[in-house]
Amino acid sequence: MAAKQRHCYDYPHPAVTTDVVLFTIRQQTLSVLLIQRANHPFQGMWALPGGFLEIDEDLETCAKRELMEETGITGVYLEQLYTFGNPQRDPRERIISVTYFALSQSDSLSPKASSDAAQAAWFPINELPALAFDHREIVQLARRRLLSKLSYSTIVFQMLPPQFTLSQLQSVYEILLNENLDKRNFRKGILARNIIEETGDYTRSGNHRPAKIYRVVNPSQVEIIK
Amino acid sequence: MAAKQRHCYDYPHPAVTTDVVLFTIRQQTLSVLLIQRANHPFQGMWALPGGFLEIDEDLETCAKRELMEETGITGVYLEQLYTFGNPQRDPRERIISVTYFALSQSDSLSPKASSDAAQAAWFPINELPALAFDHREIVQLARRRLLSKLSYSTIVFQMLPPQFTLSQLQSVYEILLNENLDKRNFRKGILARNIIEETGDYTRSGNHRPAKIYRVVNPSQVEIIK
DNA sequence: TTGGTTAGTGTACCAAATACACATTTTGTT
DNA sequence: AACAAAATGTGTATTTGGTACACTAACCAA
Repeated sequence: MAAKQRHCYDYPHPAVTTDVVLFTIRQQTLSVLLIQRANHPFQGMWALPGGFLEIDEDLETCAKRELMEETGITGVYLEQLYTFGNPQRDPRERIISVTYFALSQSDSLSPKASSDAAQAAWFPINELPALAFDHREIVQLARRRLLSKLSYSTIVFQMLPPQFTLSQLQSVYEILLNENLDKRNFRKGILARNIIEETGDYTRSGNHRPAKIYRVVNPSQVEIIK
Repeated sequence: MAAKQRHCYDYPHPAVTTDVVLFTIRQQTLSVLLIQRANHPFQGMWALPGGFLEIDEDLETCAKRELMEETGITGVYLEQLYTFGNPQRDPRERIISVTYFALSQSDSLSPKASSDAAQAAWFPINELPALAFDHREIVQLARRRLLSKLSYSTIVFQMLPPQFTLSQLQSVYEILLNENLDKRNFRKGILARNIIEETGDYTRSGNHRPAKIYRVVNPSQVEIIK
């Protein structure tokens, strides 16, 4: 951390970081990935994964790299959320943070600790610990964005495996919306959108009737923004 | 421009700028405010108003200040659009640009030139000149955002004077959506939203029936984001 | 074979959006 | 004074989308 201050400019430059709000559903609860900070400031406190932008690195690449370095997680689709730049948001120096949000399947990720982060863990969105910096505000904004995108995007499928049943899909919606949905209307609505199709297979688990297995018609569209 | 390079850091820092896409409707056409660059790079080329963030300045304050300095325009409501950070987007150094978009009333603004900008002028969105940097991409993103916010926000009233007729309002919608709307359905729809009310006054112009004058019920809500 | 558990299905009702045409009020002209 | 020109203002029927609502089907275990 004690470099030689070789990087000089005519005018003062802020630092730029990226931070990632990664959501998943665990135990029927919307949860967020946090890391425990290994360094000052806010050492020991929980925070969003993220870190400083390298000078030749794309913003999104930075977000993915920091996520990988701090939690071991890769392969999630990131979407830019907002850029926070309050002059007092970091006690060290002026920092502009470009934030991203992402969704992941619940069982595909077991976050691990690393050098920059003492540990990484999932927290239910309604049981967040005190967060470093303005990260609570960032999480809340991400949550609002997630909810508002539910109705007109296909991001929800990022929280599901490639093959799923309608009951699983409905469960995700119910958890995110925090309300119960009617099964018949839900099925009618989701099928009318023509974004999923039957695989022809059935689940073979549990002491009950097997469920049809569905998949997304065009998986590449799952990432479409806006 | 030849300062003493007194601002030094352990690690390289990108520069941060803000850019503003300001829309208005002029001569029945959606138009964008551009400035002609007075300095290198892209000297003489048209670009979005914007400039470097000062070290203790809020991002939005920076955007407003640059808009004022380069075009003389004040008092518009800015909304953050997106942050662009491609490592090659500026030939001078690594620059992160936090972009904003805004709407204004057509007749309230006569942009003027200033030191940083040779001149400022409105351009119809479909007749843009070649733009500096990645500014064309920024404009297109802003346009998409504007259109998608039309249906669920009240931003459209930022393009109108405080008092207006339903015909004026419908005309703005028709220009933005680029399609003709049914007068009866438009009125029914807009009145059902309970965001505008009659003032009780009538226009007194033209050789035709006077029109009722309306206003926004709660002007402070016109700026609401989402 | 019976009970438990989850999957799967249709119709009636209500609300919102759409399609569509003519009378009203003013100004200016004859 | 009557009329033409121009833009304002208004209602109904239809279609579409969303909502409310209850029972049968398939499998497993006892």
